[in-house]
Amino acid sequence: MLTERQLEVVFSVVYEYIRTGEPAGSRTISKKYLRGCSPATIRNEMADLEEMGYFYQPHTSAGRLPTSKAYRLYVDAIMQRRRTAPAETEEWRRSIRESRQGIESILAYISRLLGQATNCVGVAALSALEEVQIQRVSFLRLGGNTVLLLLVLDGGLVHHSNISLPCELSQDTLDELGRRITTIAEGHQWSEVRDVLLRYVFEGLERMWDSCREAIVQMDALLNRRRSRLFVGGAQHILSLPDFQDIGKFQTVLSLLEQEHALADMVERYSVKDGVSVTIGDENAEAGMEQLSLLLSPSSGSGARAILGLIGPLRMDYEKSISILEALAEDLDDVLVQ
Amino acid sequence: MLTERQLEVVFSVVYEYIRTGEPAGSRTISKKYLRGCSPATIRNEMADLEEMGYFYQPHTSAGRLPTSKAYRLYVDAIMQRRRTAPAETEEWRRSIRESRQGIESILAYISRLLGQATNCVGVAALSALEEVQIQRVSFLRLGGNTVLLLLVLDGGLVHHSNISLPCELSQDTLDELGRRITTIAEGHQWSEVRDVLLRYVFEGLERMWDSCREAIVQMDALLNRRRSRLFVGGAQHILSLPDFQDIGKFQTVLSLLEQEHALADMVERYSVKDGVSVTIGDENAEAGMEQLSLLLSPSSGSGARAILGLIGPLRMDYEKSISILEALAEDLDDVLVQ
DNA sequence: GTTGGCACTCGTGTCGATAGAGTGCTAACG
DNA sequence: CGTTAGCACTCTATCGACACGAGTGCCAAC
Repeated sequence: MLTERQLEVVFSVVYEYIRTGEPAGSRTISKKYLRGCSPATIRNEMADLEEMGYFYQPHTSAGRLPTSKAYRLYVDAIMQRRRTAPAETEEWRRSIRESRQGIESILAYISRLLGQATNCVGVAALSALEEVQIQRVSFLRLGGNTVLLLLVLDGGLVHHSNISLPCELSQDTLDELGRRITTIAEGHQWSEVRDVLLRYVFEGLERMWDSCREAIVQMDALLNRRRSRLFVGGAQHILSLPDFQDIGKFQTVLSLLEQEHALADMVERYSVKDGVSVTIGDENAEAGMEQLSLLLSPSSGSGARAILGLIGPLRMDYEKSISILEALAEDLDDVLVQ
Repeated sequence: MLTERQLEVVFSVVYEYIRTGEPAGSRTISKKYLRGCSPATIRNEMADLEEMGYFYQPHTSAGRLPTSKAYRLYVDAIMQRRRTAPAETEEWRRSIRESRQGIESILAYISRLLGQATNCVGVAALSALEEVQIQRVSFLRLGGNTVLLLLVLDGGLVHHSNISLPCELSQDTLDELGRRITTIAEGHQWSEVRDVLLRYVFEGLERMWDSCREAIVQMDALLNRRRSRLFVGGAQHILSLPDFQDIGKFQTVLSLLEQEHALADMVERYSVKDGVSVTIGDENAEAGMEQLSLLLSPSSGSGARAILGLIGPLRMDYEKSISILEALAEDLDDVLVQ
């Protein structure tokens, strides 16, 4: 267990490093944060804390840098405290409401806002579509066996996908199929009606059983897939951070962001039911995330489930980032509830 | 007018610089490209050509670098020649066909392919929607005056947008409105039927005249807007080029790519009716493009009009880039025609 | 337990010398 | 008159030497 003063030293080093980006030396800490102690005292504490795994030195004659263990301590302390909402909250809320063009463009917009406000990469994931109420289902013949499946979900969320059916159906048949599915599914979640649909929809359409079944299966695939729809925004802002002046580090981030599927999986995996979750550096098992932190906050609004997140350097301003993320998640809740 | 030898010198310098990224000196040119002439002769030619604006020197004791004027000469010569299609063409065509999930995801995919194959930034724009045949129009009540406008165009292209109508309409009325518009517009281009719609659709719906009119106006806005839908892909690849090792240069490119609207406008503005257009450095009036080249190729397939493009450094491998762009534009044609 | 002093380490920035690449100019050559 | 060889000149990049400063670890004194 750490003493009170040791805690203060850890917090000071983390805070100082986050502020300046430079390794923190004993002199600085003594002068700025712990006036009661001389640099020598701090040096002793630092040596102990380094042994305990809270700090490391890039080279012998440099100050100390925090390890993930130190960041963890720091972040946990922040999470205890009450945070003040950022001043721009109202402005954001207004601009989100104004830009309301369906949830997808809202999420794209919020991911950009997140990136811009924090100088991190903003992400927004939309998932658990099978829990969203269905409003309408249509099929449109595109030619041959190819059919456009058009799904309108609660809140104006539109999904569409080209599907192939085992045999060619006329547009009239497809309309009939769409009407029947809509009648049954309207106002319900997909998970509630999937099995019903598979059993009852097709009275009078027995000849097309195979095709109808295939259509339902494809809908299921569309709605039920693990993959969330992912929006990434504001990647350019992290270039202004000194941490990414090195082109190699930035490239790591970029190639991470390119792998949309892996990223979406990670977002799903590391988010918690409610409240902000912070995953620091090597706490994250994902390759490439060793030097990055991941902040996630689910949006608990009705309708679609969304997760907002931030990806940034270990030494991001956690306090600011967390409160911005919280504020925007709340804004999103409001918009989703309508 | 340039002599035969002067042309050769210009081509050699451009080619050598594209190959190595280093300023080309008289010795190198004499030894590699113009064995018949001594370095001294080349020096004389180079001095003349510099005066004519084809070269410049970063400093007195360095070799020559090509100006846009020299690149232009080089590219024009390439465009004359017959180009061989890249070996991967068949593979690309297959993977595009396999990934067919509507034109938008195809374009996103192609933009990534472009970036990957050329180490430039790939772009793909979708425009001139008003020339695409309409397949179906639906309206869905989302609550209050807000209505989801759903437009299915030829080729499975889906567009949707939340619109606000002056007064609240029932879903039945909206269905009726959608049906009428679909009947008239189906199989026609929007530009052909817009005026007809504004005049005739509303018999029997006179009470809702204002709302119907507004709906049409909003459709018009959606289809007729100048803005193309733009896909940018593979931006991370240019980081592997020596030209963008400098973080500042890369940031220029990134901030350019962020301005989607300006970029879309530029793509529209600089593309030509058919064939590849090459805009080199300061030939492009757009701010930030001084050190970049823009290659564009329209896709002439029926249905939606698409433009594929590449943004890369001045010293990109024009020959390879042009043939890759041509090949992928052709692949896209095939897919669009179906 | 805390502190001041001191020797030691290591990275950074500066200076000067050097090597190398490339030019421009001039004079000679065919 | 065009071409070429030779030569002096310029500019950059690189390398080693060196001083400087920040920071540590350790020890002895308080």
